[in-house]
Amino acid sequence: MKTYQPRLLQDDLYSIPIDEFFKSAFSVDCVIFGYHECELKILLIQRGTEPYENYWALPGDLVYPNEDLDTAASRILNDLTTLTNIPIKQVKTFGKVDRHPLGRVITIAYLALVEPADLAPHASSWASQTQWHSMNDIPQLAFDHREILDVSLEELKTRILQEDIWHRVLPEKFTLTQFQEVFETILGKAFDKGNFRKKVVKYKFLRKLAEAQTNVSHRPSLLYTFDANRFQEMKANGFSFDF
Amino acid sequence: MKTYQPRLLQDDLYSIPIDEFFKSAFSVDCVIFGYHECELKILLIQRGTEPYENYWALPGDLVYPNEDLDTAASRILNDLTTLTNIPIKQVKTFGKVDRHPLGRVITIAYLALVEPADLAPHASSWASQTQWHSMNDIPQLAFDHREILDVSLEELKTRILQEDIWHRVLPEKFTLTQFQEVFETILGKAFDKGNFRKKVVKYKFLRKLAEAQTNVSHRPSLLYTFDANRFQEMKANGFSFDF
DNA sequence: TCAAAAGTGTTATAGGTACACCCATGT
DNA sequence: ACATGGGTGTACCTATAACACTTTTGA
Repeated sequence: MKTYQPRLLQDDLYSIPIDEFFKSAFSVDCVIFGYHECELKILLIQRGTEPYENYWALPGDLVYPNEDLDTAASRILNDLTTLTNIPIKQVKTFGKVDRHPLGRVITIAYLALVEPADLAPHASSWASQTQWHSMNDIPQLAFDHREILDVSLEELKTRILQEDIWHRVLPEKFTLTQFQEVFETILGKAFDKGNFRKKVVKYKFLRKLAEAQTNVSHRPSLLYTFDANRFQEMKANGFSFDF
Repeated sequence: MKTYQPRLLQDDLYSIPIDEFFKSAFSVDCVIFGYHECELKILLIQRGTEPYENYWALPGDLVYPNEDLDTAASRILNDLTTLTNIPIKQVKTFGKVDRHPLGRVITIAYLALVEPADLAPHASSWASQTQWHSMNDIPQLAFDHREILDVSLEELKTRILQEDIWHRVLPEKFTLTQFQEVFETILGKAFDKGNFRKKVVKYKFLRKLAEAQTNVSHRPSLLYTFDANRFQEMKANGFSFDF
Protein backbone atom coordinates (compact mmCIF):
# COMPACT_ATOMS: atom_id res chain seq x y z
CA MET A 1 0.00 0.00 0.00
CA LYS A 2 1.20 3.45 -0.85
CA THR A 3 2.04 5.47 2.22
CA TYR A 4 2.81 9.06 2.96
CA GLN A 5 6.01 9.70 4.83
CA PRO A 6 5.61 13.03 6.56
CA ARG A 7 8.26 15.11 4.93
CA LEU A 8 9.30 17.13 7.89
CA LEU A 9 9.91 14.43 10.44
CA GLN A 10 13.05 12.58 9.52
CA ASP A 11 13.13 10.57 12.73
CA ASP A 12 9.55 9.57 12.49
CA LEU A 13 9.43 5.83 11.99
CA TYR A 14 5.74 5.31 11.55
CA SER A 15 4.02 6.18 8.35
CA ILE A 16 0.39 6.71 7.58
CA PRO A 17 -1.40 5.19 4.59
CA ILE A 18 -1.94 8.03 2.20
CA ASP A 19 -5.59 7.11 1.89
CA GLU A 20 -6.05 8.21 5.47
CA PHE A 21 -5.37 11.77 4.43
CA PHE A 22 -8.18 11.61 1.94
CA LYS A 23 -10.83 10.51 4.41
CA SER A 24 -11.61 14.05 5.34
CA ALA A 25 -13.81 16.69 3.81
CA PHE A 26 -14.29 20.40 3.93
CA SER A 27 -17.35 22.51 4.06
CA VAL A 28 -18.20 26.16 3.81
CA ASP A 29 -20.36 27.88 6.41
CA CYS A 30 -21.90 31.26 5.68
CA VAL A 31 -22.32 33.88 8.36
CA ILE A 32 -24.95 36.08 6.73
CA PHE A 33 -25.64 39.18 8.75
CA GLY A 34 -28.70 41.25 8.02
CA TYR A 35 -29.09 44.88 8.96
CA HIS A 36 -32.36 46.78 8.95
CA GLU A 37 -33.30 49.90 10.89
CA CYS A 38 -30.87 49.66 13.77
CA GLU A 39 -31.16 45.91 14.13
CA LEU A 40 -28.50 43.37 13.37
CA LYS A 41 -29.72 39.90 12.50
CA ILE A 42 -28.21 36.60 11.54
CA LEU A 43 -29.57 34.07 9.05
CA LEU A 44 -29.90 30.58 10.52
CA ILE A 45 -31.30 27.30 9.26
CA GLN A 46 -32.85 24.60 11.34
CA ARG A 47 -31.26 21.26 10.64
CA GLY A 48 -33.53 18.51 9.35
CA THR A 49 -31.08 15.64 9.76
CA GLU A 50 -28.64 14.20 12.20
CA PRO A 51 -26.21 15.15 13.58
CA TYR A 52 -27.67 18.04 15.57
CA GLU A 53 -31.15 17.44 14.17
CA ASN A 54 -33.52 20.33 14.93
CA TYR A 55 -30.65 22.52 16.10
CA TRP A 56 -30.25 25.92 14.55
CA ALA A 57 -27.08 26.27 12.53
CA LEU A 58 -25.24 28.51 10.13
CA PRO A 59 -26.15 27.68 6.54
CA GLY A 60 -23.38 25.62 5.02
CA ASP A 61 -22.60 22.76 2.72
CA LEU A 62 -19.82 20.48 1.66
CA VAL A 63 -17.71 21.91 -1.13
CA TYR A 64 -18.16 20.08 -4.42
CA PRO A 65 -15.12 18.25 -5.73
CA ASN A 66 -14.65 20.67 -8.61
CA GLU A 67 -15.89 23.81 -6.96
CA ASP A 68 -13.80 26.70 -5.68
CA LEU A 69 -14.30 27.75 -2.07
CA ASP A 70 -15.53 31.22 -2.95
CA THR A 71 -17.93 29.72 -5.46
CA ALA A 72 -19.35 27.38 -2.86
CA ALA A 73 -19.99 30.27 -0.50
CA SER A 74 -21.73 32.26 -3.22
CA ARG A 75 -23.84 29.26 -4.15
CA ILE A 76 -25.10 28.84 -0.61
CA LEU A 77 -25.87 32.53 -0.29
CA ASN A 78 -27.65 32.59 -3.63
CA ASP A 79 -29.78 29.64 -2.66
CA LEU A 80 -30.96 31.41 0.45
CA THR A 81 -31.55 34.93 -0.76
CA THR A 82 -32.95 36.56 -3.85
CA LEU A 83 -29.88 38.73 -4.20
CA THR A 84 -27.07 38.28 -6.67
CA ASN A 85 -23.57 39.64 -6.79
CA ILE A 86 -23.33 39.90 -3.06
CA PRO A 87 -19.70 40.02 -2.03
CA ILE A 88 -18.98 37.23 0.42
CA LYS A 89 -15.53 36.90 1.85
CA GLN A 90 -13.56 34.40 3.83
CA VAL A 91 -13.19 34.86 7.56
CA LYS A 92 -11.34 31.91 9.00
CA THR A 93 -11.09 28.15 8.85
CA PHE A 94 -12.22 26.05 11.78
CA GLY A 95 -10.65 22.64 11.98
CA LYS A 96 -10.64 21.07 15.42
CA VAL A 97 -10.40 17.30 15.17
CA ASP A 98 -13.65 16.63 16.98
CA ARG A 99 -15.74 19.47 15.65
CA HIS A 100 -17.88 17.18 13.49
CA PRO A 101 -19.25 13.97 15.01
CA LEU A 102 -19.29 12.02 11.74
CA GLY A 103 -15.68 12.44 10.72
CA ARG A 104 -12.92 14.88 10.00
CA VAL A 105 -14.60 17.86 8.44
CA ILE A 106 -13.04 21.29 8.54
CA THR A 107 -15.07 24.30 7.58
CA ILE A 108 -14.21 27.60 6.00
CA ALA A 109 -16.35 30.44 7.33
CA TYR A 110 -17.56 33.17 4.99
CA LEU A 111 -19.11 36.51 5.85
CA ALA A 112 -21.69 38.69 4.15
CA LEU A 113 -23.85 41.64 5.13
CA VAL A 114 -27.21 41.95 3.37
CA GLU A 115 -30.59 43.58 3.56
CA PRO A 116 -32.64 41.02 5.50
CA ALA A 117 -35.80 41.57 3.46
CA ASP A 118 -34.26 39.63 0.61
CA LEU A 119 -34.95 36.07 1.64
CA ALA A 120 -35.57 33.43 -1.01
CA PRO A 121 -39.28 32.74 -1.46
CA HIS A 122 -38.82 28.96 -1.61
CA ALA A 123 -37.09 28.88 1.74
CA SER A 124 -40.13 27.68 3.63
CA SER A 125 -40.59 24.63 1.42
CA TRP A 126 -37.35 23.11 2.58
CA ALA A 127 -37.20 20.37 5.05
CA SER A 128 -35.18 22.66 7.27
CA GLN A 129 -36.53 26.14 7.78
CA THR A 130 -34.62 29.35 7.33
CA GLN A 131 -35.05 32.34 9.60
CA TRP A 132 -33.56 35.65 10.60
CA HIS A 133 -32.62 35.82 14.26
CA SER A 134 -31.86 38.93 16.23
CA MET A 135 -28.26 39.05 17.40
CA ASN A 136 -29.65 39.73 20.85
CA ASP A 137 -31.40 36.39 20.96
CA ILE A 138 -29.34 33.59 19.46
CA PRO A 139 -30.47 30.01 20.11
CA GLN A 140 -28.05 27.22 20.89
CA LEU A 141 -26.22 26.39 17.69
CA ALA A 142 -24.98 23.14 16.16
CA PHE A 143 -21.31 22.15 15.92
CA ASP A 144 -18.91 24.99 16.75
CA HIS A 145 -21.16 27.49 15.04
CA ARG A 146 -21.43 29.71 18.05
CA GLU A 147 -17.68 30.24 18.02
CA ILE A 148 -17.77 30.85 14.28
CA LEU A 149 -20.49 33.44 14.77
CA ASP A 150 -18.56 35.24 17.50
CA VAL A 151 -15.38 35.40 15.46
CA SER A 152 -17.33 36.58 12.44
CA LEU A 153 -19.02 39.36 14.34
CA GLU A 154 -15.63 40.71 15.32
CA GLU A 155 -14.58 40.46 11.71
CA LEU A 156 -17.71 42.32 10.64
CA LYS A 157 -16.78 45.16 12.98
CA THR A 158 -13.40 45.38 11.33
CA ARG A 159 -14.68 45.17 7.77
CA ILE A 160 -17.43 47.73 8.16
CA LEU A 161 -14.64 50.24 8.71
CA GLN A 162 -12.61 49.19 5.71
CA GLU A 163 -15.05 48.18 3.03
CA ASP A 164 -18.26 49.53 1.58
CA ILE A 165 -20.42 46.61 2.69
CA TRP A 166 -22.67 49.04 4.57
CA HIS A 167 -23.80 50.23 1.16
CA ARG A 168 -25.80 47.05 0.62
CA VAL A 169 -28.02 47.61 3.63
CA LEU A 170 -28.98 51.18 2.81
CA PRO A 171 -31.41 52.35 0.14
CA GLU A 172 -30.06 53.99 -2.99
CA LYS A 173 -30.79 57.38 -1.44
CA PHE A 174 -30.22 57.63 2.27
CA THR A 175 -29.81 60.17 5.06
CA LEU A 176 -26.68 60.74 7.05
CA THR A 177 -28.55 59.59 10.12
CA GLN A 178 -29.31 56.24 8.49
CA PHE A 179 -25.66 56.02 7.56
CA GLN A 180 -24.61 56.74 11.12
CA GLU A 181 -27.05 54.19 12.53
CA VAL A 182 -25.45 51.36 10.58
CA PHE A 183 -22.13 52.01 12.25
CA GLU A 184 -23.63 52.58 15.67
CA THR A 185 -25.56 49.32 15.53
CA ILE A 186 -22.76 47.14 14.26
CA LEU A 187 -19.99 48.66 16.33
CA GLY A 188 -22.24 48.92 19.37
CA LYS A 189 -21.46 52.50 20.28
CA ALA A 190 -22.91 55.94 19.74
CA PHE A 191 -21.30 58.87 17.96
CA ASP A 192 -21.78 62.58 18.26
CA LYS A 193 -23.99 63.68 15.40
CA GLY A 194 -22.11 66.81 14.45
CA ASN A 195 -18.67 65.29 14.62
CA PHE A 196 -19.73 62.19 12.73
CA ARG A 197 -21.11 64.27 9.91
CA LYS A 198 -18.08 66.50 9.68
CA LYS A 199 -15.82 63.51 9.41
CA VAL A 200 -17.92 61.66 6.89
CA VAL A 201 -18.63 64.61 4.64
CA LYS A 202 -14.99 65.52 4.21
CA TYR A 203 -14.25 62.11 2.64
CA LYS A 204 -16.33 63.18 -0.36
CA PHE A 205 -17.69 59.76 -1.32
CA LEU A 206 -21.16 60.60 -0.07
CA ARG A 207 -22.76 62.89 -2.60
CA LYS A 208 -25.46 65.27 -1.42
CA LEU A 209 -28.59 65.28 -3.59
CA ALA A 210 -31.06 68.07 -4.23
CA GLU A 211 -33.80 65.87 -2.79
CA ALA A 212 -35.05 65.60 0.75
CA GLN A 213 -37.23 63.31 2.80
CA THR A 214 -41.00 63.80 2.67
CA ASN A 215 -43.77 63.07 5.15
CA VAL A 216 -41.69 63.21 8.25
CA SER A 217 -42.89 65.10 11.27
CA HIS A 218 -39.71 67.08 11.62
CA ARG A 219 -37.32 68.95 9.42
CA PRO A 220 -36.77 66.76 6.36
CA SER A 221 -33.33 65.29 5.94
CA LEU A 222 -31.30 65.75 2.81
CA LEU A 223 -30.56 62.59 0.86
CA TYR A 224 -27.18 61.30 -0.20
CA THR A 225 -25.88 58.71 -2.65
CA PHE A 226 -22.70 56.72 -2.58
CA ASP A 227 -19.91 57.37 -5.06
CA ALA A 228 -18.44 53.88 -5.28
CA ASN A 229 -15.66 54.89 -7.66
CA ARG A 230 -14.38 57.55 -5.34
CA PHE A 231 -14.50 55.10 -2.46
CA GLN A 232 -12.51 52.49 -4.37
CA GLU A 233 -9.88 55.10 -5.17
CA MET A 234 -9.54 55.98 -1.53
CA LYS A 235 -9.52 52.36 -0.45
CA ALA A 236 -6.66 51.69 -2.86
CA ASN A 237 -4.75 54.35 -0.94
CA GLY A 238 -5.39 52.58 2.32
CA PHE A 239 -8.53 54.37 3.46
CA SER A 240 -10.31 53.15 6.56
CA PHE A 241 -12.81 54.76 8.92
CA ASP A 242 -11.33 55.63 12.30
CA PHE A 243 -14.51 55.64 14.33
CA MET B 1 -24.27 3.50 -2.99
CA LYS B 2 -24.81 6.16 -0.40
CA THR B 3 -25.03 9.58 -1.93
CA TYR B 4 -24.99 13.10 -0.65
CA GLN B 5 -27.91 15.23 -1.70
CA PRO B 6 -26.77 18.80 -1.45
CA ARG B 7 -29.08 20.21 1.17
CA LEU B 8 -29.54 23.62 -0.23
CA LEU B 9 -30.50 22.83 -3.77
CA GLN B 10 -33.99 21.46 -3.76
CA ASP B 11 -34.29 21.55 -7.52
CA ASP B 12 -30.99 19.87 -8.07
CA LEU B 13 -31.66 16.48 -9.60
CA TYR B 14 -28.18 15.08 -9.71
CA SER B 15 -26.50 13.77 -6.66
CA ILE B 16 -22.88 13.05 -5.95
CA PRO B 17 -21.60 9.87 -4.30
CA ILE B 18 -20.62 10.89 -0.82
CA ASP B 19 -17.23 9.24 -1.24
CA GLU B 20 -16.36 11.91 -3.75
CA PHE B 21 -16.38 14.48 -1.00
CA PHE B 22 -13.81 12.52 0.91
CA LYS B 23 -11.31 12.32 -1.93
CA SER B 24 -9.81 15.59 -0.94
CA ALA B 25 -7.22 16.58 1.61
CA PHE B 26 -6.00 19.64 3.37
CA SER B 27 -2.58 20.87 4.19
CA VAL B 28 -1.03 23.62 6.23
CA ASP B 29 1.58 25.94 4.77
CA CYS B 30 3.72 28.09 7.02
CA VAL B 31 4.83 31.55 6.05
CA ILE B 32 7.72 32.04 8.43
CA PHE B 33 9.14 35.52 8.25
CA GLY B 34 12.49 36.26 9.79
CA TYR B 35 13.68 39.69 10.81
CA HIS B 36 17.22 40.61 11.65
CA GLU B 37 18.89 44.00 11.52
CA CYS B 38 16.67 45.76 9.02
CA GLU B 39 16.24 42.74 6.80
CA LEU B 40 13.07 40.78 6.28
CA LYS B 41 13.52 37.19 5.19
CA ILE B 42 11.31 34.24 4.41
CA LEU B 43 12.00 30.59 5.19
CA LEU B 44 11.71 28.33 2.14
CA ILE B 45 12.33 24.67 1.49
CA GLN B 46 13.45 23.13 -1.75
CA ARG B 47 11.17 20.32 -2.77
CA GLY B 48 12.76 16.90 -3.18
CA THR B 49 9.81 15.22 -4.87
CA GLU B 50 7.28 15.72 -7.58
CA PRO B 51 5.22 17.72 -8.14
CA TYR B 52 7.34 20.84 -8.49
CA GLU B 53 10.52 18.92 -7.75
CA ASN B 54 13.47 21.24 -7.05
CA TYR B 55 11.20 24.27 -6.81
CA TRP B 56 11.38 26.40 -3.73
CA ALA B 57 8.22 26.34 -1.66
CA LEU B 58 6.72 27.36 1.64
CA PRO B 59 7.22 24.66 4.26
CA GLY B 60 4.01 22.73 4.64
CA ASP B 61 2.53 19.33 5.19
CA LEU B 62 -0.71 17.44 5.07
CA VAL B 63 -2.63 17.65 8.31
CA TYR B 64 -2.75 14.36 10.19
CA PRO B 65 -6.16 12.76 10.54
CA ASN B 66 -6.31 13.41 14.26
CA GLU B 67 -4.37 16.65 14.39
CA ASP B 68 -5.78 20.14 14.87
CA LEU B 69 -4.88 22.74 12.28
CA ASP B 70 -3.04 24.96 14.74
CA THR B 71 -1.13 21.95 16.01
CA ALA B 72 -0.05 21.02 12.51
CA ALA B 73 1.27 24.51 11.92
CA SER B 74 3.21 24.45 15.19
CA ARG B 75 4.62 21.04 14.36
CA ILE B 76 5.98 22.24 11.04
CA LEU B 77 7.50 25.31 12.61
CA ASN B 78 9.03 23.32 15.43
CA ASP B 79 10.60 20.90 12.98
CA LEU B 80 12.30 23.74 11.16
CA THR B 81 13.47 25.93 13.98
CA THR B 82 14.95 25.43 17.42
CA LEU B 83 12.36 27.69 18.95
CA THR B 84 9.35 26.65 20.97
CA ASN B 85 6.21 28.47 21.95
CA ILE B 86 6.26 30.63 18.88
CA PRO B 87 2.82 31.99 18.21
CA ILE B 88 1.72 31.03 14.72
CA LYS B 89 -1.63 32.19 13.49
CA GLN B 90 -3.93 31.48 10.62
CA VAL B 91 -3.95 33.83 7.66
CA LYS B 92 -6.28 32.48 5.03
CA THR B 93 -7.29 29.29 3.27
CA PHE B 94 -6.43 28.79 -0.37
CA GLY B 95 -8.64 26.34 -2.19
CA LYS B 96 -8.77 26.80 -5.96
CA VAL B 97 -9.80 23.57 -7.64
CA ASP B 98 -6.64 23.26 -9.71
CA ARG B 99 -4.09 24.54 -7.23
CA HIS B 100 -2.58 21.09 -6.64
CA PRO B 101 -1.77 18.91 -9.66
CA LEU B 102 -2.34 15.61 -7.85
CA GLY B 103 -5.85 16.15 -6.59
CA ARG B 104 -8.09 18.40 -4.59
CA VAL B 105 -5.95 19.77 -1.82
CA ILE B 106 -6.78 22.98 -0.06
CA THR B 107 -4.25 24.61 2.19
CA ILE B 108 -4.52 26.75 5.28
CA ALA B 109 -1.77 29.37 5.46
CA TYR B 110 -0.20 30.23 8.81
CA LEU B 111 2.04 33.15 9.67
CA ALA B 112 4.88 33.58 12.14
CA LEU B 113 7.64 36.11 12.70
CA VAL B 114 10.86 34.80 14.21
CA GLU B 115 14.49 35.56 14.76
CA PRO B 116 16.13 33.98 11.67
CA ALA B 117 19.19 32.77 13.56
CA ASP B 118 17.15 30.01 15.08
CA LEU B 119 17.17 27.42 12.33
CA ALA B 120 17.10 23.74 13.22
CA PRO B 121 20.56 22.16 13.05
CA HIS B 122 19.33 19.02 11.31
CA ALA B 123 17.79 20.95 8.48
CA SER B 124 20.63 20.32 6.09
CA SER B 125 20.35 16.55 6.40
CA TRP B 126 16.95 16.52 4.79
CA ALA B 127 16.40 15.53 1.26
CA SER B 128 15.06 18.99 0.64
CA GLN B 129 17.14 21.86 1.91
CA THR B 130 15.88 24.72 4.01
CA GLN B 131 17.04 28.29 3.57
CA TRP B 132 16.32 31.87 4.48
CA HIS B 133 15.68 34.07 1.46
CA SER B 134 15.66 37.83 1.40
CA MET B 135 12.25 39.25 0.61
CA ASN B 136 13.98 41.28 -2.08
CA ASP B 137 15.01 38.17 -3.96
CA ILE B 138 12.33 35.50 -4.00
CA PRO B 139 12.78 32.60 -6.42
CA GLN B 140 9.89 31.16 -8.39
CA LEU B 141 7.71 29.23 -5.98
CA ALA B 142 5.76 25.98 -6.26
CA PHE B 143 1.97 25.77 -6.40
CA ASP B 144 0.22 29.06 -5.54
CA HIS B 145 2.82 29.83 -2.90
CA ARG B 146 3.73 33.17 -4.38
CA GLU B 147 0.16 34.35 -3.90
CA ILE B 148 0.14 32.95 -0.38
CA LEU B 149 3.34 34.81 0.38
CA ASP B 150 2.00 38.09 -0.97
CA VAL B 151 -1.21 37.84 1.02
CA SER B 152 0.72 36.91 4.14
CA LEU B 153 3.07 39.86 3.82
CA GLU B 154 0.10 42.19 3.82
CA GLU B 155 -1.23 40.36 6.85
CA LEU B 156 2.14 40.74 8.57
CA LYS B 157 1.95 44.50 8.03
CA THR B 158 -1.42 44.54 9.72
CA ARG B 159 -0.45 42.32 12.61
CA ILE B 160 2.77 44.08 13.47
CA LEU B 161 0.59 47.06 14.36
CA GLN B 162 -1.83 45.09 16.50
CA GLU B 163 0.17 42.38 18.20
CA ASP B 164 3.48 42.13 19.99
CA ILE B 165 5.07 39.78 17.46
CA TRP B 166 7.89 42.31 16.99
CA HIS B 167 8.99 41.33 20.48
CA ARG B 168 10.28 37.98 19.24
CA VAL B 169 12.76 39.53 16.84
CA LEU B 170 14.35 41.90 19.34
CA PRO B 171 16.76 41.02 22.12
CA GLU B 172 15.55 41.11 25.71
CA LYS B 173 17.05 44.58 26.07
CA PHE B 174 16.82 46.78 23.01
CA THR B 175 17.13 50.38 21.94
CA LEU B 176 14.33 52.54 20.63
CA THR B 177 16.17 52.71 17.33
CA GLN B 178 16.10 48.94 17.00
CA PHE B 179 12.44 49.05 17.83
CA GLN B 180 11.80 51.66 15.17
CA GLU B 181 13.78 49.72 12.56
CA VAL B 182 11.51 46.69 12.88
CA PHE B 183 8.52 48.78 11.89
CA GLU B 184 10.34 50.66 9.18
CA THR B 185 11.54 47.45 7.57
CA ILE B 186 8.28 45.56 7.68
CA LEU B 187 6.03 48.47 6.78
CA GLY B 188 8.47 49.74 4.18
CA LYS B 189 8.52 53.36 5.25
CA ALA B 190 10.61 55.67 7.40
CA PHE B 191 9.51 57.58 10.48
CA ASP B 192 10.77 60.75 12.06
CA LYS B 193 12.93 59.77 15.00
CA GLY B 194 11.65 62.33 17.46
CA ASN B 195 7.98 61.88 16.69
CA PHE B 196 8.26 58.10 16.71
CA ARG B 197 9.82 58.13 20.16
CA LYS B 198 7.31 60.54 21.59
CA LYS B 199 4.46 58.36 20.39
CA VAL B 200 5.95 55.09 21.56
CA VAL B 201 7.06 56.28 24.96
CA LYS B 202 3.66 57.59 25.92
CA TYR B 203 2.13 54.10 25.58
CA LYS B 204 4.16 53.03 28.62
CA PHE B 205 4.73 49.40 27.69
CA LEU B 206 8.39 49.99 26.89
CA ARG B 207 10.24 50.31 30.17
CA LYS B 208 13.43 52.32 30.26
CA LEU B 209 16.34 50.57 32.00
CA ALA B 210 19.27 52.07 33.87
CA GLU B 211 21.63 50.39 31.40
CA ALA B 212 23.02 51.67 28.17
CA GLN B 213 24.83 50.31 25.14
CA THR B 214 28.61 49.89 25.36
CA ASN B 215 31.36 49.94 22.75
CA VAL B 216 29.54 52.02 20.21
CA SER B 217 31.35 54.84 18.52
CA HIS B 218 28.65 57.32 19.29
CA ARG B 219 26.52 58.33 22.22
CA PRO B 220 25.32 55.09 23.80
CA SER B 221 21.63 54.39 23.60
CA LEU B 222 19.53 53.64 26.64
CA LEU B 223 18.06 50.16 26.75
CA TYR B 224 14.41 49.25 27.12
CA THR B 225 12.44 46.12 27.96
CA PHE B 226 8.94 45.15 27.02
CA ASP B 227 6.17 45.05 29.60
CA ALA B 228 4.02 42.30 28.11
CA ASN B 229 1.34 42.56 30.78
CA ARG B 230 0.79 46.21 30.18
CA PHE B 231 0.61 45.57 26.44
CA GLN B 232 -1.98 42.85 26.85
CA GLU B 233 -4.10 45.18 28.96
CA MET B 234 -3.99 47.82 26.28
CA LYS B 235 -4.66 45.33 23.53
CA ALA B 236 -7.75 44.15 25.40
CA ASN B 237 -8.94 47.74 25.16
CA GLY B 238 -8.43 47.77 21.42
CA PHE B 239 -4.92 49.18 21.21
CA SER B 240 -3.21 49.32 17.86
CA PHE B 241 -0.28 51.34 16.54
CA ASP B 242 -1.33 54.05 14.13
CA PHE B 243 1.94 54.44 12.24
C1' DT C 1 38.13 67.59 17.11
C1' DC C 2 35.30 65.12 14.20
C1' DA C 3 31.79 61.77 12.75
C1' DA C 4 27.90 59.34 14.11
C1' DA C 5 23.94 58.40 16.22
C1' DA C 6 21.29 59.43 20.69
C1' DG C 7 18.09 62.21 22.58
C1' DT C 8 15.27 66.65 23.41
C1' DG C 9 12.79 70.85 22.29
C1' DT C 10 9.94 74.16 19.39
C1' DT C 11 6.52 75.56 16.52
C1' DA C 12 2.62 75.67 13.36
C1' DT C 13 -1.10 73.26 11.89
C1' DA C 14 -4.65 69.95 11.74
C1' DG C 15 -7.96 67.32 13.86
C1' DG C 16 -10.92 65.66 17.56
C1' DT C 17 -14.41 66.47 21.41
C1' DA C 18 -18.07 68.46 23.68
C1' DC C 19 -21.61 71.19 23.42
C1' DA C 20 -24.80 74.83 22.21
C1' DC C 21 -27.83 76.54 19.15
C1' DC C 22 -30.92 77.31 15.14
C1' DC C 23 -34.09 75.18 11.40
C1' DA C 24 -38.03 72.93 9.03
C1' DT C 25 -41.73 70.03 9.35
C1' DG C 26 -46.33 67.61 11.04
C1' DT C 27 -49.59 67.64 14.56
C1' DA D 1 -46.90 76.46 19.72
C1' DC D 2 -44.45 72.54 20.44
C1' DA D 3 -42.18 68.22 19.84
C1' DT D 4 -38.95 66.02 16.90
C1' DG D 5 -35.07 65.19 14.69
C1' DG D 6 -32.08 67.79 10.98
C1' DG D 7 -28.25 70.56 10.53
C1' DT D 8 -24.39 74.04 11.73
C1' DG D 9 -21.02 76.59 14.47
C1' DT D 10 -17.64 77.38 18.04
C1' DA D 11 -14.16 76.99 21.42
C1' DC D 12 -10.94 74.17 23.60
C1' DC D 13 -7.65 70.82 23.58
C1' DT D 14 -4.63 67.31 21.92
C1' DA D 15 -2.01 65.11 18.31
C1' DT D 16 1.00 65.48 14.51
C1' DA D 17 4.78 66.79 11.38
C1' DA D 18 8.84 69.12 10.26
C1' DC D 19 12.92 70.48 11.81
C1' DA D 20 16.59 72.31 14.67
C1' DC D 21 19.39 71.67 18.27
C1' DT D 22 22.27 69.51 22.08
C1' DT D 23 24.70 65.28 23.97
C1' DT D 24 27.87 61.43 24.37
C1' DT D 25 30.77 58.25 22.75
C1' DG D 26 35.08 56.07 19.85
C1' DA D 27 38.47 57.03 16.68
